[in-house]
Amino acid sequence: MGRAKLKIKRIESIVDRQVTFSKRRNGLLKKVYELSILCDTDIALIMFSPAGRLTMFSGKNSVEDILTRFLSLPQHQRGIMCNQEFLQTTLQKLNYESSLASQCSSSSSRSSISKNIEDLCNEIKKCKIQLEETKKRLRVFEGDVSEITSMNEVEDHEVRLNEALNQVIQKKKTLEGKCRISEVPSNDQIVRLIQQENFCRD
Amino acid sequence: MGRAKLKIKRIESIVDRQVTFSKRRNGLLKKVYELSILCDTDIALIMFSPAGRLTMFSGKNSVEDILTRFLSLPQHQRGIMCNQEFLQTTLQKLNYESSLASQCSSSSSRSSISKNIEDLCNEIKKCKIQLEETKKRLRVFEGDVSEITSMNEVEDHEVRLNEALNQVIQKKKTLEGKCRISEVPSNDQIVRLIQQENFCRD
DNA sequence: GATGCTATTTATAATGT
DNA sequence: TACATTATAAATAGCAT
Repeated sequence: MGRAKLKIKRIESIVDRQVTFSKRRNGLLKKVYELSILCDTDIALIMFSPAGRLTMFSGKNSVEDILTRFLSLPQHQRGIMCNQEFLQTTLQKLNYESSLASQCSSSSSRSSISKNIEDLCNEIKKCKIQLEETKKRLRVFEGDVSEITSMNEVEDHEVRLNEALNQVIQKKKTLEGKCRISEVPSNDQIVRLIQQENFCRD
Repeated sequence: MGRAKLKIKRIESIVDRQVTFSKRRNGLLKKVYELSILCDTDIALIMFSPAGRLTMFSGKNSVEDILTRFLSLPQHQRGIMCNQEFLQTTLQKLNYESSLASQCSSSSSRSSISKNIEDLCNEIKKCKIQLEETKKRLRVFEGDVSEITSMNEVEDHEVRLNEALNQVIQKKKTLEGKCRISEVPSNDQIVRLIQQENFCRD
């Protein structure tokens, strides 16, 4: 892409590297965003610029939420994590700190306390709205039909339920047949596939 | 990109969604890989497919190293750097205009403030736990079957989905009666019935 | 360093097999 | 059903500000 084809190897010039990083980072963020919306998927992206600056992205769920989901997977699905316990502890601590500890002990001025409280209240509000939306969506799947009023809605729900049911039936068949565990492709595999320009398929 | 311009919104068809996910995931992995080489940077990407399958990628350092680096940053840095300029949703706006905020700024003594903060934090924690549980239940209904591991669970979900589907179909009939539209069984329904019959014969 | 501008390369939506 | 092809949209390398 661009005036000339670029070899994929470390860019030696610091300036060029920084420029390329800045441009490609934006492109990458856009693509991650698009994928998360198009496919309604949990994606988390964490990157450090050559200068060590952090950029992170996640879709509708927070990076912490996705990391939590990631870390709570059975180990064989996630691959080998050497310092899993450290991460899990840290993440728990983080979730706790982000709400309780740091807020309570480090504030020194009235305004920063107010600001903290405001942040917390916003977080609660956000959480509750999210919870209510999630519950509402769940209700339909659990047979509560009272909030449906139009033909479009019923049909939409019918389609979704059928899709979900098909998935579950597929899963049942899988479980009944051989109990094969889906392998998670490793980094090395991914890199190899990318270099071969023959990528893995889902 | 492609024959036609695509609107960035959730793809409703489960098949199309899966296909798009698969293609775009490969594109994304390639771009992440290239950026990590070109700019010699730490990048971690974690994503869950619509079916709940995990894909993760990182450059020269492992995902857990990058997560460790990420989690060991001071919280304010993580917060400030958060790059979600693509996600200016109405929900976030709602949160900002939240009326709760005003309720939060009236305490006067230090200890009562601390108490309030603690309460708020506990509420957030409770909310988040509840939210995570609800999301988990919802995931199954939305076709992510990855967290089901036992036969009992699949069968339980199958029963629940069938019940919900019957409710929805009943509701549809009611609405159809009101609208005087004659009923035609959907393709999905027919497919499902066939699959169930085949299934029962075993 | 960031931004804007093309000429090109690259990614991919729709289609074909 | 899944994989290959193609026409088109999108990203971006090299330059110029």
